[in-house]
Amino acid sequence: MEKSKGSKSQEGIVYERLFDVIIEQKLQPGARLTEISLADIFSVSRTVVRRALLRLSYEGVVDIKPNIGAIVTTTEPEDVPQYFEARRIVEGAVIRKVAGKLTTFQEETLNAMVREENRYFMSGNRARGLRKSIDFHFYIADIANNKPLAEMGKKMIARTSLIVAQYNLSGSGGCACVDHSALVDVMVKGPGELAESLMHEHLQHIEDNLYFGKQNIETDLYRILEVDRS
Amino acid sequence: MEKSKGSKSQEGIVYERLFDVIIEQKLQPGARLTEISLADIFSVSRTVVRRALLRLSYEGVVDIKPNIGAIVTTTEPEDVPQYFEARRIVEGAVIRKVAGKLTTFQEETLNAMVREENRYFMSGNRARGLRKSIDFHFYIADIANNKPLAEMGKKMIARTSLIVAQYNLSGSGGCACVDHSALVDVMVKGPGELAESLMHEHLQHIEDNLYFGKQNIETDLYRILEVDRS
DNA sequence: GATGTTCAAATTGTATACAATCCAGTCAAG
DNA sequence: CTTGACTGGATTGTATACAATTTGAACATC
Repeated sequence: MEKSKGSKSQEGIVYERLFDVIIEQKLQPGARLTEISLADIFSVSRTVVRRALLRLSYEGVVDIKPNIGAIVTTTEPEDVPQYFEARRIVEGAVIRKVAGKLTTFQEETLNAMVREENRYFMSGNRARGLRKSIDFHFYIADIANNKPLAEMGKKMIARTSLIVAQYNLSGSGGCACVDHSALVDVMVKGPGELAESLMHEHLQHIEDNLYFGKQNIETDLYRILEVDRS
Repeated sequence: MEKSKGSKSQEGIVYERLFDVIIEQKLQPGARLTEISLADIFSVSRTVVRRALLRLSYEGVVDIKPNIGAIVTTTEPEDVPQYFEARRIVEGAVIRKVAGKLTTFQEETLNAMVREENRYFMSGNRARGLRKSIDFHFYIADIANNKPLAEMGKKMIARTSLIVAQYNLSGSGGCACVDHSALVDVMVKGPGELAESLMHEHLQHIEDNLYFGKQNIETDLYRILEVDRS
């Protein structure tokens, strides 16, 4: 989850690129990730790809089955509530901790993020909007000033985003911008308890909007990964 | 953290053995874990050892520095509060969730664990007592019926236990058995809020008993790992 | 004596060869 | 037509060789 760290290493490049692509829903849950293809695409050895996949599997966004291979994590409908509950607990604690204690810089940063997210969605760039929406939550986790808590938060944010990718067909990607705006407000003013309950509502809202129908998953691994990061 | 899974694989064996040894404080924080030595001891290739170490590093009990190697995780004194805070949040949520909902089987299991733990400490078997004390907390995490939450809980339990190993010289290993007994009581009777605050107190008590002095760390890797598991 | 430099040993990082396993398509039997 | 076994191709699992890096000690220099 520590994106900045190890960015230069080969493994880090593969990891980040895959993480982004998955988070931006360019690779749907269930998409197969074969080691050779990835080694080919990134021009590294299987060893490096393997480590990157392993790391992604610890983050929960990739599922590795022995002798079968790696796929983007899929979630059974009956397991969905667990992940949202866990996220509510962690992210609720996070926002309760930071509410009323924002620096002006942090406040402005958050507002800028909301605006940027909004702009992307308005202009139809769903992938980027999604990314910003997740970064918004990531940023909140970071300012809680508790490394393990932030790590857990990011992990659950990523995991539930993956669930949204699998079960939410509407374009919003789960997060309503107006919600984010309100979250910033209450984070600035406090109190923590109110911020927490608003976050709970926000996440509950996302969960309630999931649609558990069937949908086809398809992927052109080479095409998706070879294009530059716009 | 899923000990049952992958127990048969070579990697699983190395992982579990190392995890146990670290948790039972037979390997102090800071102890070096060189790949070749471990490959030698377990009669597997470096590849397998590497994966096991990688997994342990994701769990937070081992720290891998690039081009340097792996050591049992050490924690700076100023970072200690973070980990305990994170553990209180997660384990508090866990116990609040299970309080008042125990099956009689679970209740009896927990009571048996407390007795067993007590017996080990009384008979002077500190390592086993420690193990049971941690297993007690692990078990609570499991019955919360939320996989990601249990995983986070176990991770923080292991991590703080490592901190205790580093900074607590008293024999208790941090957990007082009487505390555990009281925890079972409140888990049986509820309500969740009371159970949570008791857990908070319990963990606060452990944290308050840490001693941040200096102490020498030493290890005989071969000796510690080659002896059978009593 | 303190400090800086060089070099060798040890250790980790990476790539690749080979073994083990799984999967899909073929074909034959019922 | 369905079912079952079999085989070839593809993919992952493991071991190992070699490259890159770090560390520590010996030595020279100030």
